[in-house]
Amino acid sequence: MANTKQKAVKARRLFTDEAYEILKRRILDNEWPAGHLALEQELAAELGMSRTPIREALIRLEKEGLVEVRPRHGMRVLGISAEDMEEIYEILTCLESMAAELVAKRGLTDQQRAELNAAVNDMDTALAQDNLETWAKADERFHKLLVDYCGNRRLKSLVEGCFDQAHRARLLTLKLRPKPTSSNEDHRATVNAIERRDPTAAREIHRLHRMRAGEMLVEILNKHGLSSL
Amino acid sequence: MANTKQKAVKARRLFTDEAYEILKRRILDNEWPAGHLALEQELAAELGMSRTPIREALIRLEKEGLVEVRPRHGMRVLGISAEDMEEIYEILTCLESMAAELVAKRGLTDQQRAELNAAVNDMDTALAQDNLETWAKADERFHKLLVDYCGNRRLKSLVEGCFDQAHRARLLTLKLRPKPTSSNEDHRATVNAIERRDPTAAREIHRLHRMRAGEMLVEILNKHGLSSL
DNA sequence: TGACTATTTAATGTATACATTAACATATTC
DNA sequence: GAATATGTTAATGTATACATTAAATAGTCA
Repeated sequence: MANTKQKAVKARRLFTDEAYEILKRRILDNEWPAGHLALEQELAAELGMSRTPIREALIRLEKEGLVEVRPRHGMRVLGISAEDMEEIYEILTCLESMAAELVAKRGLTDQQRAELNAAVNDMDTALAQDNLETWAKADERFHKLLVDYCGNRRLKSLVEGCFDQAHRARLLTLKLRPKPTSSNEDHRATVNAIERRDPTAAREIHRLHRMRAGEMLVEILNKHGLSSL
Repeated sequence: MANTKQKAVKARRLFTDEAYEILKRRILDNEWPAGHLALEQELAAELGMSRTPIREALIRLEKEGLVEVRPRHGMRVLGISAEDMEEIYEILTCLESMAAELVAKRGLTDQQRAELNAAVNDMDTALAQDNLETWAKADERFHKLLVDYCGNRRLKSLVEGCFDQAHRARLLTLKLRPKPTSSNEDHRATVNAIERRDPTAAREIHRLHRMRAGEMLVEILNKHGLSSL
């Protein structure tokens, strides 16, 4: 049997990676809400693998701040308190405004400019149609593009980590917040500053944008007593 | 091996944590330079434990960007290129200047002000005595205090992660860089801005300080062709 | 010789075994 | 009945076993 030709097996940490992806997905999609508990053995049985890859996946998720591994009670999905949100937005504020500055410094390719503008336009049309879900997706796309184009891979990865942590809280506050009209204007202004190669303006505009967004979200969380979601 | 009547054990991830600490120490202290290779089995034998805790420690170190786990060649200590240093300093620039802003906003306790000033004073005396080692330690202490006092634990942890990654490169460039006179002045100015509760000034002063420091280090690395150390 | 294949080696990813011990339940004492 | 002591359970941390497969080596034929 000609099995020596090309087996096409290349993945190495197949199960560990799979467990990591599945668990992360469940957390981000809110399938497992904050506080959800799960035992290593349960997970292993459910995912059809042994405890070893589960443990390794949990270590990674713990490092990302998504779960907490408690000595005898298994893993617990971490919640986001108003204070957590404040911390996260302070970090996003400075990292993303640095990203905006860097993008303005290095300039955009035509392709990149098109994508950025497309994201802002999508935000506008979504807002005009009162479609908050779509708006949120376009907004997230904009922020991701920004850190993508800044050229600093570490920064990108840190920002994405923050995004993941704040993701569920953002989803939940989406309906509670006022119409994000000014967000769209802010983003246009940022793109504008980037296009005219003004790093300082890009940084400052985006910094103020993120600061306001963060303060608003924290206020909402506090007002609704969403201490840990 | 480990069943020979050990002391009353109470910690839970004793070996994993121990392996993590030991390996991290070796990397930070440059006992293992960039590029150093080690096999899981070797490490297990050397540290007197099985491969399991070693693996778990390596996963953590990999997430911190200190090592790379390569499919068949064991773990490899990651080096820092000039580009890496640039990325790290861009991140430090914005995170730390945010920290300075936050500290200025919330103000210092007497104790905190004393500690910050002590760090700057130590930097001055070390510089007067041409003791770069001591200067570097005081400088690091200053930066650590800043993120410590800002009240944002996530920010603190991210900054410390950057510090760890850049640590060896900083050690090496310490003798190659010009006398860090302006660093001390910058720090005094930052403390000053914090003491008079001027968040914007604190942020901007510290931002420029970090930016310059980063640019200088990158230049040194490039000039000396230290592509990966 | 040199490219190409078969064979061996060894490091890994995963599964499983096992001793430990925190958490819970039950029993005991006053 | 409350508090403490004792026993039981079960989840974990670690060790070990094992199958897989990338890399190294030897072997084969042009």
